[in-house]
Amino acid sequence: MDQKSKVDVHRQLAIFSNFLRKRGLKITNQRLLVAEKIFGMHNHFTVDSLAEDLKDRRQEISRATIYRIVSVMVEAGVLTEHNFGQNARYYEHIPTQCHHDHILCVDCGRIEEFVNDDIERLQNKIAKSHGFELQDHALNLYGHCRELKETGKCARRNVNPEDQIDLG
Amino acid sequence: MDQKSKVDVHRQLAIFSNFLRKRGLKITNQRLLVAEKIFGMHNHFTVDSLAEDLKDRRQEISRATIYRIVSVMVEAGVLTEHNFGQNARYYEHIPTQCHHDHILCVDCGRIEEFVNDDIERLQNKIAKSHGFELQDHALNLYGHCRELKETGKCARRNVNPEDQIDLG
DNA sequence: TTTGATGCAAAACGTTTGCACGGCA
DNA sequence: TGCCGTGCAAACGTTTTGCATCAAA
Repeated sequence: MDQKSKVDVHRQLAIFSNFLRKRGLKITNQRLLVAEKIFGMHNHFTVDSLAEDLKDRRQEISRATIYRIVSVMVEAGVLTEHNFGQNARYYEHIPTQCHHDHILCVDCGRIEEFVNDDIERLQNKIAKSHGFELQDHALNLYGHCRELKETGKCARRNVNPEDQIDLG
Repeated sequence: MDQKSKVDVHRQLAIFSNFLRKRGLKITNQRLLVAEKIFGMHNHFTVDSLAEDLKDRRQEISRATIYRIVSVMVEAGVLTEHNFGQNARYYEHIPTQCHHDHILCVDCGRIEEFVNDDIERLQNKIAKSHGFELQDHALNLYGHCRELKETGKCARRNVNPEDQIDLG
């Protein structure tokens, strides 16, 4: 991690700690460790993969606790939850980019991000025309990325299945 | 159900039966009952709510079987699966409208449908720019519908929880 | 000291599966 | 008759929860 990232992580930890304090929640070792790990990541993860990543710590953190911490972080607004169509929920650390949507490869599980202001505007228009006050949205595109077509194979089979998307 | 709908249901049953025959799958009572029920519905449902709806039949159909039939119907292309962000998968009978997206009320669970060609076009453009060959997409808008604001209350609390969306 | 957080194990939930039986082709 | 579909119950994977213990405030 470069110097700038470290500073970012600390700033985000401070924001999260503040949230905990304001809500009368305790600032525990587990909460700080989980939050630090997440703030240092810039990819999508599941509770399961996060638990694996946290195994290198001196004392392992239980899954029940990770589930509880993750949901506090979602409430705090520093984490978003995604339903990409599989069994497990995916999470993503927010600060990377304020808002974006996802495009997923059905072959290799690759997840890329995009922003499109025109679509955002159209969504607002549609909501209004249905008499809805828009709160949130999820836009996921599913397709085949270049890799399989160009190289004849892709990551799907060679990678730890826990790190990937299975769109079956 | 009006006369036209009944004809539609029969036409769709014929299409589904054809699919079964072509694939060497058997045309069983359970498959016909489940398909008929689904073809007669024009809303979104879960396997659970479907099982409840089928309880008024002479002999109840087991959930395992319903799961199996539903997945055959998805393969047959007469049913689509949605992930609206809750635990259970939602299904929807296709013929209603060829393709559409959804807008969901976070208060009462109402689900409305929309189509927007501009968004479809933009999605294709985005996929292309990422080097993806677009296969499918999911666009869900979440917001507050008029009901709660205008009447001060909404369906959420008065309805069988199994029939609704819980975006909690 | 008080209260909330943690870890464990068990429960809960939606979904899938192995197997013996039954019904379609 | 042969083989696939069904129903049951058990297994499954993810998530939640009850409870005793532990640690932050």
